[in-house]
Amino acid sequence: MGEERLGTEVRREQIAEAALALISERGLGGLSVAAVARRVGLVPSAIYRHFEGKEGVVDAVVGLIRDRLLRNVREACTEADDALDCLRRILTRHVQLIRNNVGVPRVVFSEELYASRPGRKGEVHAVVAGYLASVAEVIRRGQAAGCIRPGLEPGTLAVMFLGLVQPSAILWHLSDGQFDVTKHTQRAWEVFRGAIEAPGRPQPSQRRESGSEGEMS
Amino acid sequence: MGEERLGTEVRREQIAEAALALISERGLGGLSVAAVARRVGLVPSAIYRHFEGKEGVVDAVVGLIRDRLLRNVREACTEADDALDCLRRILTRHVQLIRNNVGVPRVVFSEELYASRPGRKGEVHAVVAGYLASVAEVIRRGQAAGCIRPGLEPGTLAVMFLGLVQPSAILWHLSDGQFDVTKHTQRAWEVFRGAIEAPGRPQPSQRRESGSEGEMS
DNA sequence: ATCCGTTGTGACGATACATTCACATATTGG
DNA sequence: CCAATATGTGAATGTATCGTCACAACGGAT
Repeated sequence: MGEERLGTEVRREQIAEAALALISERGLGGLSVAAVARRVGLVPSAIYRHFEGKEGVVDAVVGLIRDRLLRNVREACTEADDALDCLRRILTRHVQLIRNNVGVPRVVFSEELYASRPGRKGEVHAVVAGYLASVAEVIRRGQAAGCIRPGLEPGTLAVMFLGLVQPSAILWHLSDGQFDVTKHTQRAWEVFRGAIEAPGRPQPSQRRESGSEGEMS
Repeated sequence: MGEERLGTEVRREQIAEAALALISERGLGGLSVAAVARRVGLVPSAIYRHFEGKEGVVDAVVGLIRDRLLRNVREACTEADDALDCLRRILTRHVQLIRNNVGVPRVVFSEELYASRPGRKGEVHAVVAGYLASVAEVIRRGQAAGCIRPGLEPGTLAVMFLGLVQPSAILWHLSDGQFDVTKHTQRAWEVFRGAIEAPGRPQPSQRRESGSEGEMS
């Protein structure tokens, strides 16, 4: 059809992204080499020029997810010095990521992807653990700087932080976009911040550009 | 094989439970009528004596999930008067439910189940919304009783409450049971409680049997 | 210009699965 | 006891999908 010849590196990226998009739109069951091929404008057998097979494609999807998750944290951290500000930015990005790719939680929760290739579960676990470790590191930094209450396990807070996004994602997905993720995230963040912010000490750094600063009813 | 003749009501229950268990163990892709049949000790075609087809089985699974979720809230609420105590109990039960049935979040997040039968998404949404409404009602009750801070949207808190469980479930699942869900839930609950508990007023009801009461490092 | 590796195509086989049907056997009511 | 119904079985059909293979066309290196 298109028969537009491209390098295998480009194709591999296209294929991985197409696969993640398909998982997001139709679920894991909608991920077939045929569907992936159609989405990239190829014929099914052409996929095997760039990947060993379906498993290889899935591996690439996992890699894609890892890259995007970690990029979020990295970029958010370079944008802000204050730990709380940094967390806030990670949160926003994370919500955006999940909104655009419901496939991410689906891959993480999946078992069929793990059953077909042992070891993959460990890889995904490492991805999530790495993400949590980064968040925990930000929190630790905040505690050292005095803007986050000490005496709270950074690991626990990191997991809770993750929990700020997940249910929103579910509701947004189930309600076909009706649920206002942005508004909920703002409110939930305020509550969470209230729980972890160091008391008394209105943190030394400037609070610019934060948006909703007041209480919300 | 077994050829043990049973009433269709019993079979329907057995089949629904087998299906949910299969989803929990092998993912949605592992849900085939053949697998379900094998697990109940039947031959594939026998399933059609009790259900219209695979879709019917999935419907029964959704019903099963709804029943179990709502039963949790109902039972927890009859066990405690204090709203916070009640929430605590719902949390514990919910964690237990997810631990025993990873299939629950998987069904909720799935899209393939929704694509195959339009309307199912709405049903699942209603289930989750109903669950959240129940939790929000408990929170509202707590606010009226003065043990939960007013000025916090009950709906927001209910969604956050759901977020206390979800990431734990993921980690527990990914780590093959290494992650200590119970411990994390306790700690997360303490943080959450600190965020929503009415200040100053050490709530009127007695705080018996609560476990870790003090700070945690 | 030509040769060879790379990328893409179409046909094909193998496997798994959902569903149907004809048949067998247990249970129950008359 | 007998018929009717409910439940279970095994074979068979149709479809979707993964993967392979032989062949074609494009592109760069010699």
